[in-house]
Amino acid sequence: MQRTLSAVEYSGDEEQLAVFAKALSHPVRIKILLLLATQQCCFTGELTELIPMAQSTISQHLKALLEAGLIQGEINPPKVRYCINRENWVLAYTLFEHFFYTPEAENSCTCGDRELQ
Amino acid sequence: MQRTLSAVEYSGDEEQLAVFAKALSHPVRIKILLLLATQQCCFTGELTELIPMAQSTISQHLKALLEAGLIQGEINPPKVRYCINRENWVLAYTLFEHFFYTPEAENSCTCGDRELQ
DNA sequence: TACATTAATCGCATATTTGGGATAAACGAA
DNA sequence: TTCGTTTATCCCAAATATGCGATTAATGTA
Repeated sequence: MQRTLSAVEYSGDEEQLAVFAKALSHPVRIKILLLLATQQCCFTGELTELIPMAQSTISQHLKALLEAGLIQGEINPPKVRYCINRENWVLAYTLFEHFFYTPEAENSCTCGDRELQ
Repeated sequence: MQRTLSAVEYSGDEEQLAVFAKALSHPVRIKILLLLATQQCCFTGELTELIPMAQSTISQHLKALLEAGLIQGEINPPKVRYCINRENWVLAYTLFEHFFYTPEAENSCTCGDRELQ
């Protein structure tokens, strides 16, 4: 889309954080990640049995998570085992942590006395 | 959309996390939040001067952040001062932290030896 | 070779997001 | 009252996201 002449500049962290956040922006992807993260180890398309969604839909969400780098997969025909990509998991953790930690957080703000909307 | 007969069930945390993540899923919203979080305190539509986007677009993104609960605003006609909603900020921080912290994280995974894609 | 299993991809419909111009709303100031 | 300032809304266009059925691809097995 981007019809502006002067495009907005983003830092690498800003863009990377947005990518991770977008991957987490759908509850079913949150659920999938939680399953993968807490299951003994890897996981497979048994997700289809745990989540009442079409196989193609689950596959699509897995692809989104794969592209965001939050999971990785091992082809083991005809099955595929997915698991958390620990390296990027830690990266995401770090980015979110730094993002939410703001030194000025303690500065009380006079804003919001009259709540908007 | 959701044409499935048996809808997927999500926990409150899963849904709330997805809502926060969606709010963070666009780099310009990340940038706005960082500006609000690090600026001495509140902020206003000077965002329009800092970010080369149409005023209506900035306003839209602010609305999205407002609806997600990450910011709050104080009407001070004809200006509006926005600032971080600290309460929900902490809630989001907590949710992301718990999400990324997985006890099983240490379990090495044989997955990904043969990288997929 | 023919078949079964598993998962990705395609095609389609619908919904949501994104961006911006134009306009409206709210208010103080002249 | 009429303007000017600031911000939200409305409207439109284009891009993405979401969901699913059908199909394809890859491989082991009978």
